[in-house]
Amino acid sequence: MRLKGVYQSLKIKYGRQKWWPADSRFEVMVGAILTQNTAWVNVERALNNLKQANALSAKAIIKSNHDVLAQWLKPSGYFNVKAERLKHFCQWYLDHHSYDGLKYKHTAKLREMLLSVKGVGPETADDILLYAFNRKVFVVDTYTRRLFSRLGLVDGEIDYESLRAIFENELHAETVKTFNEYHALIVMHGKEVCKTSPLCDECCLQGICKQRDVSAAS
DNA sequence: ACCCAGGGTCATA
DNA sequence: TATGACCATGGG
Repeated sequence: MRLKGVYQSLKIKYGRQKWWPADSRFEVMVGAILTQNTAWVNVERALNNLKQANALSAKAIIKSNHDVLAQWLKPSGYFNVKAERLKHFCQWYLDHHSYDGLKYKHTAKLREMLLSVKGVGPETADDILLYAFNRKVFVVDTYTRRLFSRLGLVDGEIDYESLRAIFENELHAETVKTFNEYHALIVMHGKEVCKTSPLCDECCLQGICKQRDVSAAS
């Protein structure tokens, strides 16, 4: 395993990332739900709709009409599903007295609580833990699995928790800031390079990133 | 016209 | 437990 080395390569190539792009912790949480299987540019439109309607708060979302909320969310896709998910999340959030009511909970407990919210799965929970609560949790996404299976460092079919454990064990000595940057760099790399260059023949990891992953290159 | 994007839930076997 | 169907917009 050479996870730190990959991090260094990505950091040299792309520099410091500024994640999570948001004006508040709550906006991070909403964005984490809206970005499920959705391009970020579309999420920004939905977030802007909420801002313009003065509805980017848990209370406003809770009391908004479903169809109205869905209209605001429309650009981010799955708007009916996401309207429900946002309401579930906001209800949970208010029930636990918002950020100040949650910030002292242990990470494992907080993660368990987040996963109990309907519509919040592992990646969304970890986005929220890392980027809103500043916890040292490694966010695994499709880019992560694809890149590291291509690098020959993990099995492409590895499940979420196992892959997260690999990262967190190997990077246990690193800081929250590194976890923050690392995931952002993986996404940047996935969007800018590997997407258009499946065999990584132009990528910054050339020399490391050989085409060992046949399935992902087809 | 097709594929995919910073996933997750639910029904079925 | 493990697949498959489903959700839905916008950009390439």
